[in-house]
Formats: sequence, C-alpha cells, structure tokens
Amino acid sequence: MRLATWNVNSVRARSDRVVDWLQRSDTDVLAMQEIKCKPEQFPLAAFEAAGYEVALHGLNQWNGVAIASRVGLSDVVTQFPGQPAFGKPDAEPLVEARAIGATAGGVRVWSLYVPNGRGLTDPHYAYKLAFLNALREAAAEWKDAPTALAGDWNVAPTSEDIWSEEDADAATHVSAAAREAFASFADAGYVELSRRHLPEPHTYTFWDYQQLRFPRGEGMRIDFIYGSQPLADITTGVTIVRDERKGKGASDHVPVVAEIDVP
DNA sequence: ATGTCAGGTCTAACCTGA
Repeated sequence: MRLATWNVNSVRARSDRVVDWLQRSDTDVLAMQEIKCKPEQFPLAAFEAAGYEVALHGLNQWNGVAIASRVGLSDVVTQFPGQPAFGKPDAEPLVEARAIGATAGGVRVWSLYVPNGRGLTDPHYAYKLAFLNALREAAAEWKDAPTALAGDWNVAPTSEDIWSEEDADAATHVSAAAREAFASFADAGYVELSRRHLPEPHTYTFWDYQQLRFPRGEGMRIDFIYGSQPLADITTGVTIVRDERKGKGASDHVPVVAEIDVP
C-alpha cells in the first residue's frame, strides 16, 4: 500500500493537480492538510471519479484536513482526545480543523496540521507546543496498532532539515522546544519513517513561495509520517516527490510517500 | 525587488495567514 501526506494549500485551487498525481503515483491513501474549505466546497466529484472516497474536516477558509482512500475508509473522527483550542484574545477559543483520523487499508491514519506558531512571543507558538504535547499523549494510546501520524508538523527537527537556521521566518520551526516536542514522539513509541528511509541531509518537503526559495534550493523538511512500531516494521521505503513543487499551480509543499507491506 | 500565494470582504484595494 502507498500512503502519502501532502499539504495541498487549498484543495479547490489544486484539485486537478492533486488527483492527477494520486493516479500517476498509484497512491492508495492520501492525508491532506490545508484544504482551506468547508465540506460543501470540497471537490469531491474529482476524487470519486478517480476511485477515492474522502473523509474531511473543514470549518472555514483556514486549515482543514482530509483523507482520500481507495482501500476503504471507516471510523472517522475529527479531533484527537485533548486537542487544544485556540482563539484571538477577544474571541471564543475553537478546536480548529487540524486533525482527522480514519482507518484505511488496515492502518489507522491521522492527517495532522500542526499550528505554525507565527513567532516565538506569539500566543500561537504556545498553542503549537500544546498541540504537539497533547497529540503525543493521545498517540501513546495508539502505539500498539499500525498507526500513521501523517502531516505538516511545522518543525524542522535538525539543522540538516533547513537551508538556514538563521532565517527569521523559521524561528518557530527550529526552536529547542519545538524540536523537543517533535522528538518526544520517539519516546512514545513512534518512528519517523522519512528519516529512517531517506536520511540524506537537506532533502526538503517545503519551499516558501517568496524569495525564489525553490529555485535557490532553500527549503525545509517539515512534512513527516511518524509510524507506530507495528507500522514501521512493515514500511519498506519513503519517497519525497520534489517534482511536485515545479511549475505553475504547485503547492508550496510536496508529497511524502510511504510504501507499506500490509499483510 | 518587500522577487508569492490563497481566500476573504463593507471587493477592482486591502486584509489575514502561511
């Protein structure tokens, strides 16, 4: 089975590209982030015509996550236990559309969009750390089943995962606290599959649209699939599809694909 | 070049978020 994660940065703006890639790459399950739409706005027909079912969670034009599958899709939940809420100081806190879980092809798949953090002194940064810590505590309960925590983690775990740690825009992605929160999933029984199978340094999954980052080769590896040990044991390879950053109409992220030997 | 996108609105000019 091929299981992928991709921050599509608006599924409406890119449905052709996403569905084309799904078919071309022979991907069975795709966890999407930043679909940026409500359920009634999701381009469902294009996915269904290609043979995929879709489960999604979208509340407004921000965030939004989905899972497309052609190997079954069941037991959908749209937040994880303890998932923190966030709101501006004068607004009611809201549990945002940043997580969806479903069972597909015998694997418990989570599509996750970790908060960006915005800045080290911004309340969004404390929210990011709280989200990661709550997710780890929830995920510890799922570690004995084949479980994939797939998504945009908004963390560059090592100095080899970013073109420049001094880049001001990346402060929330390289901070000690963010990196510790990311690394703690290993203590909870998970293996980051892209690192195991693609250890090459400076192999990125995201390049900002600004500053000609892609042609300059200035990116970050921030999209990951953490697998429980039972899933890691049957994962045979991982690919980062750099070509999907090319050309007009590309997302700023590319797909990360895991090859899984489902018994 | 402050070298980009996407979605929104009190829309053809600006706002938020990334």
